[in-house]
Parts: sequence; structure tokens; C-alpha cells
Amino acid sequence: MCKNKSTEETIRDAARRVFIAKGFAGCSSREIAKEAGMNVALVNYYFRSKNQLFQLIFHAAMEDFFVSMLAVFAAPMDLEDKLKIFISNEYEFFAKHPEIPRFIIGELTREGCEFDEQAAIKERIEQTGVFQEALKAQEEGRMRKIDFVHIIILIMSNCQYPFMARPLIQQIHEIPTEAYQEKLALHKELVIDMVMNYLFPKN
Amino acid sequence: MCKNKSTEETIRDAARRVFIAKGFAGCSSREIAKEAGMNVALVNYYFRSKNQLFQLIFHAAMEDFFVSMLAVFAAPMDLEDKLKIFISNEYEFFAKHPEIPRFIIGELTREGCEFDEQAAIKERIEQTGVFQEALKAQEEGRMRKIDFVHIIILIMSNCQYPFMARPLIQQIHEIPTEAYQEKLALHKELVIDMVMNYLFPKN
DNA sequence: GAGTGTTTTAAACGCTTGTTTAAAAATGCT
DNA sequence: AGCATTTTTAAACAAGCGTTTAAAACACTC
Repeated sequence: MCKNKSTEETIRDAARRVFIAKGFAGCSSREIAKEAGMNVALVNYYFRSKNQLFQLIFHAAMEDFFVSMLAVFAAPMDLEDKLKIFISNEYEFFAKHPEIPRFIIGELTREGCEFDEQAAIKERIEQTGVFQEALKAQEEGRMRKIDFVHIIILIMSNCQYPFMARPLIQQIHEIPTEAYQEKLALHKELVIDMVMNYLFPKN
Repeated sequence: MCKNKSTEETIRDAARRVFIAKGFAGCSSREIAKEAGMNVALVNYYFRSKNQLFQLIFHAAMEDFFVSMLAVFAAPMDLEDKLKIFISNEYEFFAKHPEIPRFIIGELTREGCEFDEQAAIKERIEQTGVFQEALKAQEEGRMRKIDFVHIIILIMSNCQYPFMARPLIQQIHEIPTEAYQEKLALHKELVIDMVMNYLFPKN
């Protein structure tokens, strides 16, 4: 009954690294086992199948992904500051976990990899009240009148894409990795400026 | 010597669809053959190997991707109009080919899938002269002083991400596909507004 | 219509895949 | 200690993989 925590966690961590780096289709059970320094059969002993292990990793990644959004929305704070800090936090989260968006989007695009009800992220955002705050600010003319969906898309675009597209953009501009990462640090301020100026026009 | 055009093209088109939808690791030679309605051996008869066929598809996709950018830059036109039309064209291109960015970024992230010198996209952009135009506009105070790399990242983020992330954003906001595509049509104007307002401040 | 070169096919190659088996090793308990 | 349970191992399974082979079907000229 009481499984060996150490072994199970070692495999899970290895699976996380491999799945996120190469995707479900891009790796094998044996590769995960080797990464964990374990026998292949152990992977299935603890997690029954490659697919079940993947679901575990994927849903955990989704949860991390969403949790990173929700904390700020619930904070007791002026809406403008809240969105500013939200953008900043999002950007920093993806600076730390640059592979997550590509992983999630890539696997969500696969057939048969549904996520469905579980997350209920929309409801969890609504529960923070930020949605009503935005509506109020828009009615009072403090904020540009845009559907909240568009706002989220704008922020996600500018916070996630620069990290997802690193290999592509490095290729285009012929920049080495370190130089690109320096650029990305600067890019953050620029994104905050642009989005905030747009959402809260100053005239 | 004179190969059957019809068969070869049928296979290439099928391969394009399958590779772009599922990626190199996510599909098999037999799946491509079946999609083309052909025998497995025919795939290798015309293209030698799965990998060689893939390189063909991938490089063609990269080329389409880049060509969509270059035409506008070379046009004889005011810089502000040029960038506006550029954003518009980019957005429309990805509206028509929403799977391309995820495909390219996903495969570029794979180990061993280098692109290297071939494209020389940076040089091709520089040859259009848009780079100097921007520098001049920035010196004259008509344009915000931002490195051209950041400008490209901004535009690519806002033109590509909304299409790449469709399954994720639909999940978050619980929107059906048609409704999301309607939203994306509106989103375009918003992106143009935001980016242009930022690059060319009006005061 | 035999002879030629090209296109298409079915079958097989060796190898890797996900998963299972059954025995071995390690652990816990009295 | 000895037994029962859990953990780990090596080996095997059928199925699928990319690729090759050799023969069949086709198209064409003379």
C-alpha cells in the first residue's frame, strides 16, 4: 500500500522533463525510464501506462499554468495596478518556465487529448471578481471598452509568445541564446507599457 | 526520368497535411501513405525517406512563412502605412494558415531539426530597406525608439499567438470554435490599434 | 507483340514501441 | 529466524515502426 515515495517521484520528475521537452509522441517509455535511471517496467508499475503518466504530468502543468493567473486577480488592489502586476507576473512565470506554453498548446492540439470540465478556469476567474471590476471601470470611462476575452488574449500573446518562439526568432534575427534572453528582459517593460497604455488611455 | 507528377504531388500534399497536423514524431509513413491513398513503399520511392520528405515540407512551410512578411516591406509606401498593412497581412495570413506557427515552432524546438543559414531571412528583411526607414522615423521623432527586433516580436506575438492558442483559449473561456473565430476577426482591429498607437504615439 | 524502362504492389527486413509476465531482490513484521 | 508483502529486475509479447526487396503492372518504342 505504502509506495516508495522516492522512486515514484523520481520517475514523475523525469517524465515531466521528458514529456515537456519532447511531447507525448516524441518520447518513449524507455526514454523516461532511462532519464529516471530506472527499469522500464517500473514506470508502468507505478503509473500503469505511458498515457496515464502523461495525463498526470499534463494536468499538473495546466494547473500550474492557471494558478499563476488567479492569485493576482483576487488581490485587494486597484484594477489598473492589478492588471499591471498580472502582466508582470505572467511574464516572469514564463521567463521561468518557457517550455510550458508550447507544451500545453501542442498537446491540446493533439487529437484525443481533451481537458474538458476539470479546470473550470473561467469560473475560477469569475470568482475573483476581476471581471465585474473591469466592467465597472469601463462604464466609468477609465478603461477601454473591450471584451474581457480580448484582454486575456492580448496579455497571453505578449507574455507567452516571446518565450515559445525563441528558436524561431533567434533564427530570424541571428541572435545567440544569451543575447535573446537579455532582449526578453527588456521586452517585458515594453509589453507592460504597450498593453497598459492601450487598456487605460491617458487622455 | 519524368516522374508521374500526379502521384508525387498527391503524396506531398498528404504529407503536408499530416505533418502539419501531427508533427514529425506524431505520425508514421504508413499514415501519410494512407492519407494519400497510396502504398507505403511509394512514399520512399518518391522521397527516399520519411525524414527527407519532412525536410521538404518543413522548408516549404518556412519559406511561405517568410515570404508572407517580405512583400510588404519592399512596397513603396509610407512607413506607418507599411507597418499597418504588414500587421494586417500577417494577421490574415495566419487566419488562413493557423497551424503553421505551431508547426514551425514545435519542429524547430525538436533536437536535430536545425534550419541554419538557408533562409537568411534577416538579410532579406534588411534588403527591403525597412530597417533604415524605421531608424530614420525614430530619429525624426515620428516613431517610438525601439529596437527593430522588439517590433517584430510584438507583431508576431499578436498576429500568431491568437491562432496558435485557439484550443487553449477556447478551453479557458468555454467558447465554441465558430464563436472564437468571430472574436479573432474583431481582435485584428484591436491588435492594429494597440501596436500602431504604441509605435507611433499621437502627441 | 516482344522488349524496354518506369511505376506500383505485397511482403518481408530488423528494430523499437507499450505493456505484461514471472522470478528475484528488498522490506516489514512477529 | 522465517514468512508475507512490496519493490525491482530481466525477459518476453504482439504490434507498429522506417525501410528494402523483388516481382508485378503499366506505359512506351520499335
